[in-house]
Amino acid sequence: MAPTKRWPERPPVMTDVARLAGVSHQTVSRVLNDHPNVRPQTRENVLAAISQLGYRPNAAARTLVTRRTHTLGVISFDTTLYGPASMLYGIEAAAQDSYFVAIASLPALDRGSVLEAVDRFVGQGVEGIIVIAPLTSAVAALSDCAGDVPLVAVGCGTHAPLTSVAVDNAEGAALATRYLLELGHETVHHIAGPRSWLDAYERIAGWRQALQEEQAPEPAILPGDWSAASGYEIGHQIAGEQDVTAVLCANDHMALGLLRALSEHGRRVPDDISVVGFDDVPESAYFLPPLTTVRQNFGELGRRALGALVDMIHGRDPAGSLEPVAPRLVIRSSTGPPRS
Amino acid sequence: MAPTKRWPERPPVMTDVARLAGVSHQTVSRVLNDHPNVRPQTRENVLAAISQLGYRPNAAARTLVTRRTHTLGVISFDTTLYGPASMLYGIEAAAQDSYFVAIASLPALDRGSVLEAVDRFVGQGVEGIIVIAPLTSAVAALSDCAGDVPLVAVGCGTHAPLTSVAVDNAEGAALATRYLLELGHETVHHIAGPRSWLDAYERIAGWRQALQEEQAPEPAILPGDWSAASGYEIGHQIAGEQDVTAVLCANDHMALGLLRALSEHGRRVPDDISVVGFDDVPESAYFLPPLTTVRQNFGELGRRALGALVDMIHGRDPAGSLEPVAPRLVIRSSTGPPRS
DNA sequence: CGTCCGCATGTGAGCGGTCACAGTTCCTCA
DNA sequence: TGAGGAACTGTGACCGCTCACATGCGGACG
Repeated sequence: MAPTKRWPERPPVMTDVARLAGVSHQTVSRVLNDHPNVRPQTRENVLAAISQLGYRPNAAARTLVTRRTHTLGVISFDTTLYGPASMLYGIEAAAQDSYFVAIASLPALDRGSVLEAVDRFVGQGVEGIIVIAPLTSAVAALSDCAGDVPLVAVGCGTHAPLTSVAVDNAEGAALATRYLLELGHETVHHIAGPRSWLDAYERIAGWRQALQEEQAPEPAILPGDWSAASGYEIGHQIAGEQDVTAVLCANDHMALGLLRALSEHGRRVPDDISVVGFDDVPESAYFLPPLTTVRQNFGELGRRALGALVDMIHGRDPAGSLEPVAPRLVIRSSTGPPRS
Repeated sequence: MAPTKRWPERPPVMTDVARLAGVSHQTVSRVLNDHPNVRPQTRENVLAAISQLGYRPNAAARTLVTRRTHTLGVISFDTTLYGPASMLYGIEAAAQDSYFVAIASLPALDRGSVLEAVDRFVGQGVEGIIVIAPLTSAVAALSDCAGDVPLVAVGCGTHAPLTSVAVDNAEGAALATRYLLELGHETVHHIAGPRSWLDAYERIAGWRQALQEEQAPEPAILPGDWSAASGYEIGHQIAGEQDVTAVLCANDHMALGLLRALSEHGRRVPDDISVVGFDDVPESAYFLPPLTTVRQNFGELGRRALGALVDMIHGRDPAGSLEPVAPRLVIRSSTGPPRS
């Protein structure tokens, strides 16, 4: 009786199952991995032993030899925001039955934090990483460690030298701008997001291009910071300017703030001013008035990011999943022709 | 020249480092784990060898022998919603430097899905699980597998036989109800969430109790489903009823829908009707009018859940982290005394 | 009737770390 | 000067699994 066995309750291992089923550990392994060439009767015996013992294979041991962790890492900025949260959801939903998804939400997207997060994940042995990194600073940092591990950036435009999927922001902004111009507005003002965000940058570009194509004058950009508060403040500034008849906001929250400011100044939407948002958060249909906005399919974006990553993990070319997701203009009651 | 070595590029292992540093693998291990009794010079040699080789310890191998994965699982319903997303964020932020956080978002919280998710995580070897499970159905399922692995439920009230942390929903609802009553309203109507959600249930209870304490009549509950759409529909129904002067909504989104419906019917807020929300989503300060609401500190909730879980993992009594998080009434402009 | 092949199963060697224990070396102090 | 101990380092077993290979068995075939 060597006192080899530790107590209490060492969980059963493969050998225990093998002993109970009267076979070798290897046969148990074969059953577990659905190998052919196991007699049905044997398989059943093994299965019975497994459930009798409540045996669960040890993931670490398996990983050690197969070198597969079945784990993906998702690095994100603020997962509280609607966009990142939706992408995360899409990714997780799509990954569910082939991978575990580990997350890291960073308080800031500076070079150091991003690299540290990547490093942490690599150390843990993730098979791939998805970075929800809308900031230009992050893109730069990422380019360095690419190659170290399969990595896909999402919502980063296509500027980067790294694999990335994105919504076609420029097209979305252009869509909205053209729509307003076609309604008869002289021009369209733009409350933009911070320039350090690629999305903000691209939306500006799309807006500007649409303006140029229609030969409309290009007013100065109104710089917001994504928050409703910034939209509200800018709203106060422009409420008095009679030549502002149409505003494209770079996201729905700023539009909400704008709506409130305009209402406080007695300027009616859409009679006096038309307002368009971006994102189509679920609540925007219930703003006052319901918001015309550019819908982004975040879930689809997440799904494509995962698809591309899985391609890379298996050494395939992810090109197929990479084309930008098309945005769609959702017309509600916050837009209309200018009064004039 | 035995062709033992596989190519391409087998990553360096501890023995490689040991060889380069001229020590044994055990000494390398000691350096890695900050053991005392390693000569400074030796330590430096090892460290140099590590960085020269770009060596990273293999997590699976370590896990295999230490039986620690440093991984936590978070199971959640819809991580797109503000509440769950915030909790997740709080949990992750607090866990960051001691654990990896894996997530599983379920499309439904039925018994089967929950148990399956738990099982998946246990199979992967997580050291503990946090379930963001606001539905009563989930609580029941969870009670079964408790004991199998350290598990904390969050946002489940305290009804369950399992360890859980929660916001004091009843107190929040009572707070809002009493406030409206004190303003002079005869009674307070309540747009509730689905009864299957514990939060909805508890908010109803708090509202009802406050009503009883002040001996106010108790109107029929208006059944919503958390969505702005449901608030909007109910708004249409009650807009015509002159005796409705104050409404407590079980969340901010339904309040938003209600606000829009009332506005469409020409009923002014707060002059004709006072409206209170629940949650204090970031946008609620920019609703029209800005919404009086009950703030929940989701981040704190997540942090406490993690604290309790870590206590359990280490065999400590988590009692300390368990007391409900106090909600706070945030008064804005959607409430006022009745016109009478 | 012996050979060969395919199925079913067993054997032993790792995977890359940590742990327990067994040496070393070197310094202290009688 | 030598015993004793602390500081430092090395050795081998083992964690629980999969892989490559060896083996036993039965039937098809010439």
